[in-house]
Amino acid sequence: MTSALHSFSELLIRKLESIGSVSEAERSALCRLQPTLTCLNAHEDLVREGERLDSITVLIQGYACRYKLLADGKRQIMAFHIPGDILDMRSFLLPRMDHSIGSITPSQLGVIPHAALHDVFSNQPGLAYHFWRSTLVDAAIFREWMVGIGRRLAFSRIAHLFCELIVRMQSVGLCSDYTIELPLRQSDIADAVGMSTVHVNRTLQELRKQKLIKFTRGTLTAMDWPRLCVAGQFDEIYLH
Amino acid sequence: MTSALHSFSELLIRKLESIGSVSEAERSALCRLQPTLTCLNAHEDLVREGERLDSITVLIQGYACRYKLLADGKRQIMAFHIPGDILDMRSFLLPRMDHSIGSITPSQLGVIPHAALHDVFSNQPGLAYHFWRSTLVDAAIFREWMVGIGRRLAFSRIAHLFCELIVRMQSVGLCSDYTIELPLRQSDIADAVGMSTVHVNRTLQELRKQKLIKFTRGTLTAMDWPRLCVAGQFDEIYLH
DNA sequence: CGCAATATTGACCATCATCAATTGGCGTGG
DNA sequence: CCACGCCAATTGATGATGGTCAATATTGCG
Repeated sequence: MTSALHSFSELLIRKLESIGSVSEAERSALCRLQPTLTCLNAHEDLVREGERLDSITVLIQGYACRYKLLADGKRQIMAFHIPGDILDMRSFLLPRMDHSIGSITPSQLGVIPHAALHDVFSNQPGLAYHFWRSTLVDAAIFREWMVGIGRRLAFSRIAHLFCELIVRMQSVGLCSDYTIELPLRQSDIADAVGMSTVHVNRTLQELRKQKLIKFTRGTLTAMDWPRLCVAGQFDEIYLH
Repeated sequence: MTSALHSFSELLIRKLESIGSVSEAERSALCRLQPTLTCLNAHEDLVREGERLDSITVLIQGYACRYKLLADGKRQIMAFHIPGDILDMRSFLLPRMDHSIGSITPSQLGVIPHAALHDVFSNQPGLAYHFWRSTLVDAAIFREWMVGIGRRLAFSRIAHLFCELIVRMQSVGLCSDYTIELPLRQSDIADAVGMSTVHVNRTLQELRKQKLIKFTRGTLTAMDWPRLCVAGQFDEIYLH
């Protein structure tokens, strides 16, 4: 419990610091936040479209995703989230969720009531800017996904997704040797890149055949990072 | 000039009010902002990917769009902007643009230096929340586009785009009788929905044949709004 | 009137979706 | 330890959606 609490503020600070410099006062204000810890099983929803929330959530451990369901049952995943990510900052300022958030793996979450956040922000107005900034980085990721879905071929799309996840996991220390835990089903990937599961399968085979990746049993390795980046037309500037 | 200045704060207030209630003090703080007015011809860039800015821009008149260019020359438009939209709030908190913004029609812009904005926010911290909120609505629009590009057929995608534009134009009083000025080329639409120009052309013909829209000479009319919404699977909740 | 940009059309083809069946991995209960 | 069942991955076959290329028509505009 204590170690989880420790990693909560540590993760959050690391996250905010990766996109702007956090002052000592801000840092200690963050440390005084007392999150409620929660767990989620794999494939459980944290929030559903249409709901109202009175707290924000930081992902401490595990993978989560944002998605929308269409009337015909199709799903579009719009983002994957990794430890340190703030999951529903939107709810702090807009009452009603316009999409759902669910876990992918068993996850641990830290929950902070809006009210507590308001307090921190009024004492440390600079902190609000940091959180705002993180929502802008999220938006940049959405835009980059749009480019991928709209204008890249299957091969490139999946390569790009893998590049993004590796870089983001690096930034929170969860990647070594271009290897990350990535327990996604092929259907999850399909819903993220806007393709069918079958075609994801074939494209993965092609990526493997070209010795760009290893991807089995929930572990992804970029075997040739430079060539993977080229294949995915990946340029990490957008990540901050 | 005066009338433009008038409409500047009026537009901005209307914009912010459409997503949250603006107090009297905030309103008058906004009115004291002195924007520099600028004009842009059609198809000119306001900012390019990689640039740094020291001011934000509000679109007063005309259409603009955000886009990225790929190495192979393909373009993905990620958003259209209409009068009242804040074009590059991102630059206020993140130094470097990760995409470009260009005009579509001849446009009029109001420019506010970051410094001035900082001042206003420190006097009226609530205003920062309003601007933040507007960036969150932008992100919601990105997400909805992703769903369209990833999971909807051509017909539905274009219908959805038209629905969105009509509703947004309504909210700033630029739509009557489901008719808006929309001087987009078919290739602009193609770059926005992730299709080829040829296929946009054929899909538009289909939309016309089904009596859902009229779209000629830069004017779009939804001839059967309910059916157009159904065709586009359009649910305007995400817009706020 | 004539040029340039945009829209339209036709023919052909690539990418990717769909459907259906099979295989493989893995945990559970007997 | 094996059989069963479930879920995910894989494969094959077929076809639809939408891309590409190239020619022609139309429109806007100086």
